[in-house]
Amino acid sequence: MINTRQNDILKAIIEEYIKTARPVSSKSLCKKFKCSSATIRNDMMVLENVGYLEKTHISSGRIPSEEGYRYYVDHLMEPKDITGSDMLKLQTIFSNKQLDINDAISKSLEIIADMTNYTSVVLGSSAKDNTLKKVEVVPISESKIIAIVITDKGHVENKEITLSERVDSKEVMKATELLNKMLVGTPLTEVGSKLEYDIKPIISNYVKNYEVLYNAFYEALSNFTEEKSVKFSGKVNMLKQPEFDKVDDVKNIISKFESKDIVNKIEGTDNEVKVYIGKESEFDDNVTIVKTKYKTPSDEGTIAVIGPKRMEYERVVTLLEYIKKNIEENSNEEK
Amino acid sequence: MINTRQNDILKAIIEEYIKTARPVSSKSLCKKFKCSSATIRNDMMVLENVGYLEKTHISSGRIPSEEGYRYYVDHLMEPKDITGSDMLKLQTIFSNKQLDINDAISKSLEIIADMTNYTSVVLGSSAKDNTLKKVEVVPISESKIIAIVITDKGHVENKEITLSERVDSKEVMKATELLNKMLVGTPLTEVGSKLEYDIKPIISNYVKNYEVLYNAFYEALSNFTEEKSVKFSGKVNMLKQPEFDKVDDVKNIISKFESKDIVNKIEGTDNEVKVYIGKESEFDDNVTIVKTKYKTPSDEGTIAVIGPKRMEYERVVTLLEYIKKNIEENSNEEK
DNA sequence: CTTTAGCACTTTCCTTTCTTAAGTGCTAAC
DNA sequence: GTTAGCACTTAAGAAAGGAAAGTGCTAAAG
Repeated sequence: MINTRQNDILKAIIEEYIKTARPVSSKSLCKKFKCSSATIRNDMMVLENVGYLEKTHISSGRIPSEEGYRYYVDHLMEPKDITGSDMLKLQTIFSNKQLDINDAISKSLEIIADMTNYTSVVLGSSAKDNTLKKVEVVPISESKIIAIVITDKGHVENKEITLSERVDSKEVMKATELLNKMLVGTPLTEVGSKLEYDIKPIISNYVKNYEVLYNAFYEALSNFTEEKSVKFSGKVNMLKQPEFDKVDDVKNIISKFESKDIVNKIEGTDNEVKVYIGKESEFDDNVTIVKTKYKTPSDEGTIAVIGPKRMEYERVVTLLEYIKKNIEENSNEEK
Repeated sequence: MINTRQNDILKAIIEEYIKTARPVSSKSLCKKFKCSSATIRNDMMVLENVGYLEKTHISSGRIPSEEGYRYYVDHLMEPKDITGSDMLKLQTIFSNKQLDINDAISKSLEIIADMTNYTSVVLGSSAKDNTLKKVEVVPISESKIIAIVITDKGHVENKEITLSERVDSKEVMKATELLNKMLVGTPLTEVGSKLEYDIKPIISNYVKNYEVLYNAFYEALSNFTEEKSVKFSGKVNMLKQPEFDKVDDVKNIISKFESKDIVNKIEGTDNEVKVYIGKESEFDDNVTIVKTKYKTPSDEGTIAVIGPKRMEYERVVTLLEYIKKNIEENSNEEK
């Protein structure tokens, strides 16, 4: 359907547009293809008819359509090895054994945001399917204690509990012991009901002033957040892209960045680096999201780069693949 | 210098402008002051000459100048009691004994952001002047342990430590015990040097494979962040204000919200609610920041509202005073 | 059958010109 | 001190014109 030169022209147009953000004219491709602008125009017409190119107005140069980008990503681009300068900035991170893996992930995506001028995101996993490893209680003052929950995968959460009445610290200890005895190994999702049905009937036997304590713990433990951690870097980078020159678009994208359900929109479903262009992103028609899940023995999450559709696809894909590989290799070593 | 009617006119203009965001004309004030537009104009002229009013162009209505707002805040506005509907939304928070004080603070500033359509901020205190209360270590896997530090004021931080070599869990216990023995009560700022000069020489006597462990702990403990927690609500609200209708202003304010040193710019220095208008804010010429420090027995921090200079001053000041009072009363009860 | 030169045509973008509406400053009279 | 009246200014929007960029189409050349 599309001949070789047309493929080459499409590739050239997309790459030029990615560089300049301006419609590409037939004339500007003459030298490269050693033919006249009319010839290029004929091919452009074909490419427009199959839906890979668009015009901004009837007599403008061409810009890639969403399908054009899709075709480019699937068939035309050639992700190369990571470039020397990109490598240089990233390699120290994973070779630095001082950094724990989570810090390394965050740090590397910060750097990617800086290098590319796009926005990057790290979504940690939720502790939802973790089980409780330990409950620790530290008294801070006479009426205030800190409850700390540690899960088997190393998630830690803490919550201040204010006791409405004074409670003997020995009672607190006893209650904590009981909680540990009965809750260790319990999936976090079941802690709430276990407190209610298993612990509540028993705690009264052990602890004098149990009601106060029970309520406090109930509040604290059953509330342990299932929220995933979300870490953006370079939110503002997006706004520097020339496509964001209208106030409404800027407000719109910022609103989306701040919205509560961003996690669901960004979270990766796939174990390799995938590209979601415009509508495909289900986030915003004006952006492309490149993302992948990563897995370590103790954790999993998503790393993603959000940029304009006019994104340096080859580079971003290469970078994310590199990071993913490093995350997984480095965490395996540790195991 | 300024007579009574002029004061009244200034107040009326500012309040009208706060409502509508449009320059106020002399004619629009005729009914209210029962005189002709020419009379109002004469007074407007006076108010402009003393610097409280401005024109957007030579034949436009008047808008308040920064000095005008200042004068309004200092002399003209009359913060009333909190209104019924505002009260309604806030009062449940502090009467809810389940919520710990920090959650109550966050929650109430979220609500304020919603109610007012401005942006609110809670700056927690740093743990800088805390002392170490307890170090807890939980082994997660053979090579991974979680170190948890609890301070006397109830700050909790945790850090994953990956041991580069296998270390016997008994050794870890011993090391932890030693750390607790020697570090409890130490100001966090001194933990690093104490580790280096006091602990390092001793730990080798107690623990066989001390080097690995020592390095791990050193990394973990001396890195405990001094960062203050920053919690924004309604970042996007700001953008809804009609003054942010130009793309550069929007980008600018968003960049400032995202910038690293925001803490220093927002942090309160004063123990009462203060208003910083435009340049006074030292944050951005287009905004007003209303803020105050709050203190609880265990903590202190800043609560602030950021909005356009054309802000509902009376309401915001009243709201912040109300919140501050509640924070301090509720936390004292607990003591 | 493919490529190209040539040209008419269209749109954007920038200026210029008008017009209208809003609101002021000033003057002179009350 | 207040007011009516009027000239004057500006913003904002519409209309008109011209230059620049780039296309589509046609017909000729390879």
